[in-house]
Amino acid sequence: MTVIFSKKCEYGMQAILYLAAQEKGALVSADEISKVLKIPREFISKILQSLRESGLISSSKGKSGGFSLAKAASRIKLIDVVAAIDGLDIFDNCVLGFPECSPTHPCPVHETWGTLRTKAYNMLNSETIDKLKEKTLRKISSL
Amino acid sequence: MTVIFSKKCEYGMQAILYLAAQEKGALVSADEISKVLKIPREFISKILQSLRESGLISSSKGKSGGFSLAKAASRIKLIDVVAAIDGLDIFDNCVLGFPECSPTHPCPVHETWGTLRTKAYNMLNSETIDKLKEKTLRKISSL
DNA sequence: TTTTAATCAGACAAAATAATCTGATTTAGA
DNA sequence: TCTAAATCAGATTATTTTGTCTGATTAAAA
Repeated sequence: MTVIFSKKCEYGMQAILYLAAQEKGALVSADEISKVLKIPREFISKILQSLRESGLISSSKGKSGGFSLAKAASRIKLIDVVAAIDGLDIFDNCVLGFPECSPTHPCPVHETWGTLRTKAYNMLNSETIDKLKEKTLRKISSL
Repeated sequence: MTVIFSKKCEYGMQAILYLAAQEKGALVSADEISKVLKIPREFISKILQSLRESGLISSSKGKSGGFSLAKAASRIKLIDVVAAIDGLDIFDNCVLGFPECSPTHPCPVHETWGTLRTKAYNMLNSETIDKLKEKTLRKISSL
């Protein structure tokens, strides 16, 4: 089981961090990403295509083609990837699965979870991916 | 998509909170739980069986049979249900899905997520379900 | 101009999760 | 004793998620 995001989303975040860690404007192939991040080739390929449709990355076809960020790394956050792939529902839904969990009809852990959820959101929304470049490079080099 | 736990686990937590909200020792049928909590009957039935195997609840067969907590509500926590159904892996695994995410090989959000994860664990581990009885009753009455 | 290496599109397959079905067993009460 | 209402066990089905395959298209470089 994944922690909170789908595999697609996890891999999407890894891939966009990888792109952000490259020389600016460099084209990276799905094959390279697959090998470095150890993600099934055809699977990451699909994910990259969907991130392109979402406008977060762009691609160029043909030999020596590949993917790169569609805008400056200083303008992309991890939450953008989550929004594009899994959507933001998990930041609304009840952690115990109760329907219509809200301030007026709270579940038994509503407040506690609410603050945690906000912090999780902030974690993904506060920093842009350029800020994570050094940490990303360090992590990648250990894979 | 579920927030962090599987449907089984969500339903299991709801059901055990429901049992804890009953008169002490009362027997509740799977059918009643299914109706009140709006969970498919055969599905919650299976989940209750697995919670019994885990020793959290006990059952009695035959007419007017049903389920009840296997021990005092003051000795059961939500984390027990998570451990029994989903397991505790999510409190170890990397939120970005990187392999071997650890203090020596941290992912770009390792520290931030680490503290959040601990708080999430505490949320489920700190209070016993008897403490949540009033809140549970209030929530149930709104379903 | 041909080959090669890449994205792209859509169908397909496999695995995991969620939910249902069938029928046996148990037990209280009419 | 019989019936009704419950758990129990195991198989089956459905849905979602994850992953693969096939072949078309594109464009750089030989």
